[in-house]
Amino acid sequence: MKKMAENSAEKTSNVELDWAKVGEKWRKKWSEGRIFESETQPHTKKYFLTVAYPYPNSPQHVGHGRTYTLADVHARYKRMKGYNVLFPMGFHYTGTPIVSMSQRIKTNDLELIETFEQIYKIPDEVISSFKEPKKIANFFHEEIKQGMNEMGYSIDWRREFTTIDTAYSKFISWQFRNLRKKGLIVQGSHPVGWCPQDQNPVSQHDTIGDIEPELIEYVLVKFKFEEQYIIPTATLRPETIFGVTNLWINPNIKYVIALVNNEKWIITKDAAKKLEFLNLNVSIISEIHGSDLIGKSVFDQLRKRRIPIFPASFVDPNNGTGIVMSVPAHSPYDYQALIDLRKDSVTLTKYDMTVNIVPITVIHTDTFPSIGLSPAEFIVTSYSITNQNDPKLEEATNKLYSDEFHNGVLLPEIDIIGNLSVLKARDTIREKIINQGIGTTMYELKNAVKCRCGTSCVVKLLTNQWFINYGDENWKKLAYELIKNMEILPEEIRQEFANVIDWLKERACARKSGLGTKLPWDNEWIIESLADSVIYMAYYTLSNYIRNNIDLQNSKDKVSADNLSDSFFDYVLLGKNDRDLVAKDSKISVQLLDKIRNEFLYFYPVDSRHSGRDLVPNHLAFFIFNHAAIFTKDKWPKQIVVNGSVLMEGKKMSKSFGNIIPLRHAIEEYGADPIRLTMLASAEILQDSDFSFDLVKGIRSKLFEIYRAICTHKSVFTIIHNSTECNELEDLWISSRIQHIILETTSAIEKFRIREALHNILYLMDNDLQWYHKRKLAKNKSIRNIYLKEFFETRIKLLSPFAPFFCEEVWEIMGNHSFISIDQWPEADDSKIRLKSEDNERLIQDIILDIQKITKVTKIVPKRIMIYTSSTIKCILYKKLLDRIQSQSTANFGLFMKEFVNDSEVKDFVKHDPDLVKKMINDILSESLEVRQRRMKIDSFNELIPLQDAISLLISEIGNDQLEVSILCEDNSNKYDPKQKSKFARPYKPAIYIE
RNA sequence: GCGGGAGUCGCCCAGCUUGGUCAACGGCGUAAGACUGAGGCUCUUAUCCCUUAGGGGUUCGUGGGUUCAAAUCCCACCUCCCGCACCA
Repeated sequence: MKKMAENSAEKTSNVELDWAKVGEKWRKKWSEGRIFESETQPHTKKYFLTVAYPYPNSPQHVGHGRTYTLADVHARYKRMKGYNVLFPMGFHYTGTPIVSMSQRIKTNDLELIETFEQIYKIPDEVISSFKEPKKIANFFHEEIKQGMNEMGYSIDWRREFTTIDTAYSKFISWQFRNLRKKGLIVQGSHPVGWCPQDQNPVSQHDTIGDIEPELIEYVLVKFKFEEQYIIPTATLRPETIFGVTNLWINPNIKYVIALVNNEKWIITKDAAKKLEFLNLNVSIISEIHGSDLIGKSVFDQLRKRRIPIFPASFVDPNNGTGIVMSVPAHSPYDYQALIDLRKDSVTLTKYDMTVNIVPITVIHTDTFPSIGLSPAEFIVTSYSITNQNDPKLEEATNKLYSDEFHNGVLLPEIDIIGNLSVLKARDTIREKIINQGIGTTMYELKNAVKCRCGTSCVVKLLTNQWFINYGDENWKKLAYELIKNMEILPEEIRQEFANVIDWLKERACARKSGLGTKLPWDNEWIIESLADSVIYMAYYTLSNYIRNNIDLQNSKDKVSADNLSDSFFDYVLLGKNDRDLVAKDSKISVQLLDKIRNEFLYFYPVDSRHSGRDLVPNHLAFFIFNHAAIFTKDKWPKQIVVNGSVLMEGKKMSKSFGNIIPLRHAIEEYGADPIRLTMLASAEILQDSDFSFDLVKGIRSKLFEIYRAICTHKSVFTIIHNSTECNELEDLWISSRIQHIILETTSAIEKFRIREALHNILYLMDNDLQWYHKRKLAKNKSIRNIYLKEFFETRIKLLSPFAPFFCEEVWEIMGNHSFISIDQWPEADDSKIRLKSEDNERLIQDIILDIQKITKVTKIVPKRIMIYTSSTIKCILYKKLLDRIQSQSTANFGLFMKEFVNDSEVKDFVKHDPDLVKKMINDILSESLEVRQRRMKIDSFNELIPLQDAISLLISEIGNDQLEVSILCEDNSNKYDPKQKSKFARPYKPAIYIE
């Protein structure tokens, strides 16, 4: 009678779930309970995991959430596994973008202001405060922190810091002095894209239209002009130098004569300026008009001969030196220009010239004829080009250049570089002419790039640039050793790490602007953001003991930032120096110093570092290198977990698509848990996951469904286990299933197969519950029992790292008064795993499916169903087959037959019905390895038992009250079997007769 | 150019390491039905083709090969994506 009443309650129950309220409620409780704060607990095993801290120049959007959520799930899982988990967070203020953003606010940049107003919904008065860089950082810092809390991240906030805190700067100074002592910091020069106005390097973020400045290196070939002058021409193809026939000069522009490193160069004014930025000593002496040079000749120093100067309007004063060397055999432009000039009698008369040029072929390629026409002539002809303004010239040039680059070989008769491939010849001749002083190099921007301030960018050769020398061979060896002993998840990405370590060379580590720590030995430089973020995980272990400028109260038991010195860090992080001296130096007690040192020793090394895939070639690689250099091997990180990025509704997130959704907006609208699950469930870890709000809604309603089920079955959770519980087939089965789910889900999480884990919890568990429900219902029994309780408790615990708010709430509804967040992770109970149970229920499911198939095809409305289980001999044969397949890992039918015709036990049967043997082999093969092993272990499986047990279910599933079901063994000689169906019975596949 | 990936049944995405569990998980979408005052949510069923006895046929970028057996292993080809530095 109890059952009836409860069943009706299910329908009418009207449950509600307010995601926002639930979020707020548990955030408060967690914070009051201080359950995510962790300290040294010598007798508990620790787990220290970190994620790359955020750069606070914008709010977090949905795409940022994936890595942090994954790390949080990891932290929560380990916590439930009994570890003392440390999951801290900091904020990376270092770098230039925030500074340049504030510049843009100062200059009233509308694009940026609109982004702030419309996408991020920031009030105007706040935006105007952004003229000060730190205000920007502070604002987004708080914004991001709020978002992290709203997402439910289980962070120990007491250890929070920013990278421009005094104490942090002291730590970074220590790091750098340390690296320098080890000889890993070097100085050198380096070309960069540069804004002459801002006096700063420019990168993609700093340019109008976000264009990445691309650098190219020209070779300048110096031609002598009238003894005292040099005319340098810029080329990307110095290997064609032996094919030069003339120079091109633009007659319509002015050139200058400039003293360049004590030589008198004739170049354009633009070129003179560019050379200055490349640190050449340039002073302009006078001007000279292009037309004044036409018709004269220069001396080719390499080949010791004179070549003429011809006019060409295509010569761009902005490009190179504004003077071009002409190689008509290999440049379609040069060739066509010569043709055109030859026809232009006006010009020829004007300068009193004749064009008497024969193109000189220097490179051979199979694509072009080796005799007769030069390659350029050939291609110009085959493209039917008629003049130098023909757009097809560009195409022809690309084709020729590309062919010659890949397949070209210098002709044997060419001096110095004969018979060399184009690539080799290029390097060889470059070296040669530079060494002889008849050539040099010049960097230039490949594309016209403008800084956000509006100024055209140039290439600047930075001198005295500081580098971290990741090219150091011994250091590389240590880095290899580190990753060799580190777990990398997923394993597929390991190769990529090895490659990166291999490629890395010197890397600039300081800039002249931006926020950050000054280079300790050279105050003009500020340590760059990818250099001050590589060992800070160690800093978390002591940051809560440092009294910072932001935290003046609560200063007991803390060390003042001002008193931090290298000796302090040497002692705490490396165990060097005398304890008493260091304590005295740092003006703290020995006890406090010990405490700090012990906390470092307790928590370090990092057990797991989480990051997005994009950080593999930079941050994560540097993280590895720097740990290898600074820390002893026992403090090297143990694991890296890398995840893919997030697409929004199938598209890359970008401002131009307008699909950047701030995380906090999404939480407000859908609740944190559905968003967390969506990020994690839509793809396995290394794939890009496709975030969509349809999916969020789907998952949210899935959670709600669970919630509703738990609310309606609330009374179940007060059941106390007692011996009167029923132990029917389906009870043993569901209990066994629960253990399996625990095992499988736990192992999936350990391997970071998060999608799979969620799949189990959210969907597969539902199937089990449904089946259990069906079975009980058919027997007219209630599912409200101890098994249902166990089922839901397990499910909620498994789900709790993923959907923490939801699970806390449900946990409470279940009548618990503790936090599920710090409860125990479910352990599978081996004694509850029952192999036969799984086969029982499988058999019942299969028989229903088979009957349904038959009725569907035959369109019979069954009145009577006969089910025949296999004869004993078939079961014996099945065992034998299973045994052979498992032990020999072959399924060759012929082989088995040969063996069985000599086996007295089964030979008669096998000879009589070989076809059935074949079918049985296929039956076995179509089972999973797991099932096969299970069946090997079961010694006698009586199919009659589960089938009898399920008669009520068969009747309700087939849906006919008048139905009569009989179950008989094939061996039974008195059975009713009018169509002789029983002989088709196979083990785990009974024969069926329907009428 | 160098390096790293990816192509699966409308879409997204599992499976490939260790060949048979695979007509191939799951979600979304679509269709029908149940529930509802009507919707939404939820539930059931279907979703490559054929089939009056639980079956058969053709599929996993393309073309070959190995094998009793290939989405999975080998070879070739086609297409697409990402990173290459002073930038977080």
